[in-house]
Amino acid sequence: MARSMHVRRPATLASLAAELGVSRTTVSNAYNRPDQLSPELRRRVLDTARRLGYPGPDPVARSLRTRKAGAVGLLLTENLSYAFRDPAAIGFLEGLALACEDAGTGLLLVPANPEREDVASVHRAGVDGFVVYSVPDDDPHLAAVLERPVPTVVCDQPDLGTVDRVGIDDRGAMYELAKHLISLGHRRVGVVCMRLARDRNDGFVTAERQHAAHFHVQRNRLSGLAEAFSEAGVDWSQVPVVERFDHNMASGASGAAQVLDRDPQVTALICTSDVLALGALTEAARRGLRVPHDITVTGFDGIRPGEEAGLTTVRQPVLEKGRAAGKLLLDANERTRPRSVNLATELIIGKTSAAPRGGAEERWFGP
Amino acid sequence: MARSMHVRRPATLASLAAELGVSRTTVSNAYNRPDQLSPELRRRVLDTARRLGYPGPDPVARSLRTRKAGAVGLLLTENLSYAFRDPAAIGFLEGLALACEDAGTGLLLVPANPEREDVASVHRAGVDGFVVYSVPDDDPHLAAVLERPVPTVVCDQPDLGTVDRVGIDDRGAMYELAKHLISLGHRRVGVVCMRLARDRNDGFVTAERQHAAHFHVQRNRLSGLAEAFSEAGVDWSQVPVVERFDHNMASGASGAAQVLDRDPQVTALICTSDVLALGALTEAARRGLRVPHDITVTGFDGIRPGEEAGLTTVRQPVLEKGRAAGKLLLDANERTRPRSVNLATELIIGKTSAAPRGGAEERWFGP
DNA sequence: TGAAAGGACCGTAACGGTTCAGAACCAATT
DNA sequence: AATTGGTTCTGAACCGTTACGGTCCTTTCA
Repeated sequence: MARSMHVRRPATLASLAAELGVSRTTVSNAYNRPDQLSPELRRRVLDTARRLGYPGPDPVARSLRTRKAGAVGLLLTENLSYAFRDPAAIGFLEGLALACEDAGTGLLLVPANPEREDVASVHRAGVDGFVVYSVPDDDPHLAAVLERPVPTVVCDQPDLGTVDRVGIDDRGAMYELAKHLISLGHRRVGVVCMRLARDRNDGFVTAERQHAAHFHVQRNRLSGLAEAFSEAGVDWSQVPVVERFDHNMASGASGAAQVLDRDPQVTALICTSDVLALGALTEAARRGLRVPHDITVTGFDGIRPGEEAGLTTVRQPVLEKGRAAGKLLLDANERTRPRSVNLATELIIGKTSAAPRGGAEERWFGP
Repeated sequence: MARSMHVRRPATLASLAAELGVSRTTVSNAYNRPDQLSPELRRRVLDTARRLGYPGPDPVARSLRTRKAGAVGLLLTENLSYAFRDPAAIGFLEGLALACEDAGTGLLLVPANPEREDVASVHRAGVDGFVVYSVPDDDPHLAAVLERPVPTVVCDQPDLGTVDRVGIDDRGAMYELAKHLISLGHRRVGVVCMRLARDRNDGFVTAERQHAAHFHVQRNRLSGLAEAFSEAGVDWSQVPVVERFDHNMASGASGAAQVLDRDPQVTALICTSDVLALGALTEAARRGLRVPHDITVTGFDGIRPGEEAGLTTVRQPVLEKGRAAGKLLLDANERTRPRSVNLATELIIGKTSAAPRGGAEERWFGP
C-alpha cells in the first residue's frame, strides 16, 4: 500500500516537459526527430519518460495535428465477419493488406451493419482514405463515405466519375462465358444469382429487378448473359433467374433446386459466383444428375474449391484487385483525375460444362 | 471557371458556427444531441453544413476529446496479409470481427513487419485496446503494445498475468493426441513443427531450441508430445523434429521429406498444424507411402481441408477464440483481475492414423 | 576580430472538437 | 410578485500533440 493513494493523471508530453524543465517541443523532438537535440538530453527525456510511465506521444493527438491517421478504411456490404467467410472477399482483403503493409499503413475494417441505416461508424473512422468493396449503389454507408473529405477507391462498383475505381468487365466476361455455353448448344438455361438489392428476395427475379439491381457486379453479369442469349435467339424474359440473399453453398443448392423445379429441362445452370455453383453441384448430385452429362454448371470468380471441382468459370484476379485498390488509394495524387482500372479475366473451361444431352433439339420435348 | 479561384479551407465546426451566428456547442449538439436544440435550428445547422460542404465533426478531433477511438487493434506475428492466407487465422479473425460488429467497433489491422524492429505502427495506432494473436513472446511489437495504456488481450500466448488471455491447452491436447498414437503402437515417430522463434531455422531442432521456443503454442505442443512419448519409454532427444519457418503446405511436404530422409522407419509423422499435415500427406503420396497403412500422419487445428482429408487432428474452436478475445477486450472492466480463458479442444480420430505396420517390434529392424 | 554558420532549444499558435456549468428566456405554478 | 421548472443556447476550459518561426549560444573561418 505504499503506492500513491491518489489517482495520478497519466503523464503527457507537457507534464514530462515540465518535469524536465524543457519545452514540449523538445520532448516531441526526442521522439520524432532525434537529430534536433543532443543525445544526452534525448536520453534524459526518454529515461524520465520511462520513470513517469509516459507511453510516448498519444497517437490520436498526433493524428489531429499531423492530419494523418496512418490507416485506410475498408467498407463492405456485409457484416464485418463476412469478409472472412467469402473466399473472394478474403482474396481481395489479402491483396489490400499487401498494399497496406508495403506502405506501412493500418487497415481499418469499418463495421457497417446493412440492416441498420446507422452510418455513425463511417463518420467515426479515423482514416486517411476509404476502399469501398462491392456495396449496393444506394447504400447509405457509401454515401457517407463519399461525403468524407478523403480519397476513396471503389471496387466492384459503378464508375462514379468522382473517385478512383477498380474492377473487371463483369458484363463482358459473363458474355464470353455465355457464348461458350451457346456454342456448346445450350439454349434452355437457368440462372442463380447473388442478391440484387438490399431487400431480401429469395426467389425468381423479374426482368425489371434485373435491370434495376443495385449491385453493380450482379447487374452486369446478368446483363452479359441476357445479351449473349438474346443474340442467340433466346427470349431472356422466359429464362428462370433465381436470387439468393445469403451467399453460401446452401443458397446455391436451394437456388438450383428452385430453378430445376420450375423447369427440369434446363441444360445449364449458370451461377453468378463459384460459391453458388458449388452449391448447385451438390444439388445436382442430390438429384442424381451427372455433371456435365446431364447438366452443365458454371460459376464465376475462380476460387480454389471451384478449381478443385473442375468448375467452368471466369477467373478474376481478386488478390490483384485488392492490391490495385490499395495502391490507387495510397498514392492518391490530388492532381490526377479519377482513375479507372479494369483487370483482365480469364474464361476457364472446366469439366462441369459440356454439350447438352441430345443436342439442341431436346427443347422440343419440353413441357 | 466560375468556381472559387482561391483554395477554400475546408469548413470546420467553428466556421460553420460563425456562419450561422451560433456557438460551436450548438453545432456540436446538432450532430450529437439533437434533443439539446430546437428542431428548426438543427435543420438550419444541417442545411448550412451541406451548403458549406462541412462533412460533420472530424473523427480524430472527436477521438482526442472523448478519449475513445471506436476501434480495436489487432497485432499479428506476420505480415498483415498472412491473416488472410492461414485458415486458422481467418477463423480467428472472423470470430473477432463478430465481436466487433456486435459492439459497433472497428477493427484495425496493425502492420507489424516481423523483419523490422520498427514498432512505430503500434505507437501510431489510434485504438481503444489491442488483441495480440500468436506472436513470439520476445517480439518488440508485443512489448510496445504492453506499454500502451489500453486494455489488451493476448491469444495463443503465455499468460502474462497482467493482461487478459485466451487460448487452449495446447500441451494437454497434444499430449492426448500422442497418447492415441502410443496406444496404436507408435514408438518411432517424427515431428514437423512451425517456426519456434523469430529467426529462420529450416531444419532439425535441438532439444534446447524446443525448450526455448518463443512461440507459446509450438513450445507447448512439442512439450506435450515429449511428455507423452517419454512416459511411453521413448527417448525424446532421439526423435527427429523438423522446423519450418513458412507456414504452408509446401513446408509441410519438405519437412516431412526431411524427417523421412533422416529416418525412413518412422511410423508416424506428427505435425503441429493441419496445414503442415496436409503438406506431409502430399509428400507421403509422392513417395508412394499409403496413409495410414504405411505411415500415420496427424495435424492440429481442425481446419476444413483437413477435415475433408480425414485428418487425425485436434480440433480447436478458432472462431470462438477470436470471439472470446473480442468480448474480453470490449467489456474490459478496470476492476476485474486479468482473466484467463481456456477453450476446449477435441481429439479427432480420422483416417490418417492407424497402428503401425508390423506392430511395435518393427523398431528392431531399424538402421 | 568580426561575420557567418550551425546546433540546440523554445514560445506560440494551431489542430477540430466535446463538455459542463450556467445564462437568458418563457410559461406555469404558488 | 416571486418561485419553479424547462428549454435553448453560450463561454470557456480542455484533449495532447506538432508545425512554424524564431532565439541564443558556440564554432568556424577569413
